Parts: sequence; structure tokens; C-alpha cells
Amino acid sequence: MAVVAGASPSPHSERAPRRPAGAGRFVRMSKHVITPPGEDFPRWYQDVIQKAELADNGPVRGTMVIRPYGYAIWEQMQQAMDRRIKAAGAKNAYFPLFIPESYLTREAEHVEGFSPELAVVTHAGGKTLEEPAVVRPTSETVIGEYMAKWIQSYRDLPLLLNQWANVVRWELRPRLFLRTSEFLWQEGHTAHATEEDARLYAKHIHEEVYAPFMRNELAMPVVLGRKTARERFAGATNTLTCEGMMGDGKALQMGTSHELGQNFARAFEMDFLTESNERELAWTTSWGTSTRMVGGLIMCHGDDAGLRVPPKIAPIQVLVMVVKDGDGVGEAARGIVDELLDAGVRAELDDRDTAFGRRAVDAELKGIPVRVEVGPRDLAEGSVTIARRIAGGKTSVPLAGVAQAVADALSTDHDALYADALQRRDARMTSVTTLDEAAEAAATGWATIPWASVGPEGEAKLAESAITVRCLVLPDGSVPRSEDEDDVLAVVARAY
RNA sequence: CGGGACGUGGCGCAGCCUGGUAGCGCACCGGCUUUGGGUGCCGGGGGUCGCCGGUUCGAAUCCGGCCGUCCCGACCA
Repeated sequence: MAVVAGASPSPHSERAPRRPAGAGRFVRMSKHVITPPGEDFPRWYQDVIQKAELADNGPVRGTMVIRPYGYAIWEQMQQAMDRRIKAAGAKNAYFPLFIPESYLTREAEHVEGFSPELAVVTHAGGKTLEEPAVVRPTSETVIGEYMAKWIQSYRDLPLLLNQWANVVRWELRPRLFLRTSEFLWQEGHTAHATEEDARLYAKHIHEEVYAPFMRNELAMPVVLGRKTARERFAGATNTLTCEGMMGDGKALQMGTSHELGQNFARAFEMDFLTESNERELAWTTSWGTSTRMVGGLIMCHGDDAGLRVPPKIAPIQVLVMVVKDGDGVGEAARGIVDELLDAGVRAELDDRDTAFGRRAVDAELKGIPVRVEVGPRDLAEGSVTIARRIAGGKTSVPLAGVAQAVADALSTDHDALYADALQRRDARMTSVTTLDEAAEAAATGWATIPWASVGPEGEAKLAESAITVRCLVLPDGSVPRSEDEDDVLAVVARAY
């Protein structure tokens, strides 16, 4: 068996010649088709999105066309998230895209936070609307209105809703997947009888839905923490966040859960009668994750050769490639696809009439975890060649052992991706004690610094150099109940 | 929205300084050739040079305005 360097080829120049399995001679390897990430990370990100056919810019500034392969990745994320959300007890519903402008203005902080990025419909049906309709930037307000209508008694609580929808926030500086004026997301909205119940539910979503999803499906080791007042959601009393580290050391907020206190309940008169027949305002929460996670996935796992998709959410886990048709190769390849599909593996056949090298590079760009290469030479030996995108290398495997080899590969690849990401994060995380040191550390990664020595003033000062407090954590990695607890640490970094 | 860079076939670029009716690589189409890592050769198609206006006999080229993209900043999932 020959080993090839698939995982981390040298940047810039052409890759060193490699020896494919079964071939006794050197072959010319593909020159890099994308900008190396170490050379220009933003450029690399764009190259990956284009070459892996994930998305295109939309015709209106800030909008995005999600292409089939990119959308397939989102669908995988959706499915996994939806399962977890339902397991947490929330039910899906759908609320309208258009929201009366007056709803937004009912919660002072909320409207203040969102007004700069609202898209407002003033004309429709050929005339000026009596009341403008806001295109939802989030649905707290409409959902609050209806929750108020549905909740009468403590017996109606908790009310746990979720919706999959598009939302619009007019962006000044759009970036595919990370910041677009329209994006797709999931927004959960819940109402509870007590503050404690609301707090625990937001925490539950955060720690038992979001974080496990990111770790177990996306293979991303996120840091869970609490947002500072400055970074908190408009109208929330507390915001929890999952922060992921990207390949360039910058942070990306991958998901947030908010405790909204009684702010929205008050604004929408969401009250209920308690067991003792007293009127009380409900306590609400909201929580969301979006297509931004696709951007996070790219920037967390991608490498010189393109995207690397974690097996659990890979739309195509295994690409079975017909190397050269004839001698029963096509039939054998189809047989392997069927066998894998039967075993529950997302497998696809590649028998395109394009040069083999091109198809192999294409699969690498798209980050397909495993390729099964079937050619006459393999079949003559009763075997196939398995190429690994994440671990790298090619192995010859007997036909009868393909399903097992694939299963093993997919499971170890997930762990390998997670380990890579964790290693990078730990390597780039520095513990410091002064603002200057924090700023220095943030040039290449993240810094942790006692929150007591930062505070709102230090936070504002860091912001001048584009550095933000991503979240507050406790030394043991748990989430502080308040900013004022002892030993609270601030995680500071540059962020997307 | 502020600072910077850039807009020329689908993508990446040259041409602009020194105006004279548009070129290269990749991609695409056809043929042959090859198929175990972006095959090779031959032949093709495709661009009102971002938009609007100005200068000029003549503008991709000079001038002004606008729009867009990317980077940095303020805002954000």
C-alpha cells in the first residue's frame, strides 16, 4: 500500500509527486486550484465556496444563492438539529414573514437594536400600506403576540416552539454564509411560568442541543459562555453563546440562546393565572442557529485542498468512482454503491466521462470523506482502492471488506477532525493578565483574561482594535451565572 | 456608512500611463487521442471593456458621478 499526503500538502508550489496505490510509477499531482489558506484566508474561503459549488452571490447586494451541494450540507445540519430540538420538547410551527412595524416598537431595546438593519415594506398591492410591514429580522414579536393569545393558565406553560425560516437583516458588510442580508435559520421561542424554568431551558438548549450538535455532528469543539452586556441580544437579560475557532484563529459565534426575562411578555401582555389564581407575566427565551454554521464548518475544517466535511453531516459520505470503465468495472461500482446504501451510508456513484484526476480533485474540493476507486487493476485482484480525504492516504481493500472499511473510516475521520480542531484551539489559546497581552494574543488566536481586569471599559478599549470579548467563562469551562462571580474569565478574540 | 484596493467572455488576468474598433490562460463546444491524480493535439463559440454622462474625428484607455466586489473599521446569527 502506498501512502499519499492528502491532508496537508505543502502550500504554494505543486505538491510533491505521490504514488497511487497499485501504480509503480510517479504521476503528476494536481497543482493547487485554490489560494492556500495560509497565504490569504479570506480569499481561500471564497475559493472554497466557489470551487466546491457551495454558493454564489445573489443579484441584490448581500443576498446569497445556496447551490445544491451547499444546501445539501445545510439540510444535513437541519435534520440533525431538528431531531435534537424535538427531543428537547419544542414543536415546530411557522409564523409570517411580514410583521407589523408597531410590533417591533413595543420593546424599546429590541427595536433600537434592530432598526438599522430592518427591511420595511411600505408599498404593496399598488398602494401605500397604512402600516408598514417589517420583513422579520427575528420573530420574538409576532410569536410573542400569539403566545400571549394562547397562554391563559399556568397549565399552558411551558410553551415550547421552534420555527425554520428565513430572516432579513440588512447587512453593511456581507460575506457568504457568515453575514448575508437574508439567511436561513432555526429560531426557538419559549414561554415559562418562572424565571428559573426559563433560565434552565435556555441552558438546556445551549448545553444539550447546540453544543452536542456542534461537537458530535460538526466535529467542532465550541466554547460555551455568557455574553457581556455589550454583546447581548437586543432585549435579552442574558445571552449564552457557542464560539468556534476558525482556521485563522478568529472566532465565530455559532449559536446563541437568550433569556428574555419578562421584557417581551410585558410588551405583549403575555400573562397567565397561577395555581393561586394570580396574574403573572411569563418568562420567555429564544435561541437560534443559522446558515452561518456552514461558513463555520468551512473555516474550521477546510485545508489546502478545499473543504473537509465531517462524515456525520456529509451529504455524500462515500463517492464510488469508476476509474476506467469496462471489464465489469461499472457494474462492480454500482454494486458497491448499492451495498453501501443498504448499510445506511450516503453513497454516490461517479461514472462521469471526465478525466479521473479531475473527478478526484473535485471530490477533494468538496470534502467528500471517502472515495472508493474501482478500476480494472483493482478488480483483477478482487479489491478496490479506498482514498481518505481527512486522514489522507490510499489503501487497497478486498471487495468483501468495503462496507466495514468505509464504516471504520467514517468513524475515525470524525474523531480526527474534532481532534485537529481542538488541537488548534488549544494551541492558539493563551492565558494572559493584561489588556495589552490580550490584544497581542488576539492577533493569532484567543486569549483568556480575568474579567475583573477588563470590565466594560477594557472591553471598549479592545473594541478600538477590533477585538471583542467573545464570552465569559469560569476556569473549569462552565458558564457563569453572572458577570460578577469570582474568577470569571473573558475570552477575547477577533471575530467574524 | 468611513479608509484602502479593484471592476475587461463563466473564472483568473493583460491591455489603460502614451486614445485608433479587444487579447491571453483556464473553463465551455466538436473531432481525434487519453483515461490509476486537473491527458495531448487540432478546430470552434462566447465580451455594447460595471453603469451614466463629459472631452475627442475617434474612449477599455482621459475626466466626473453613480453602482458593485474585496480588505480594514463601526453594526450583527
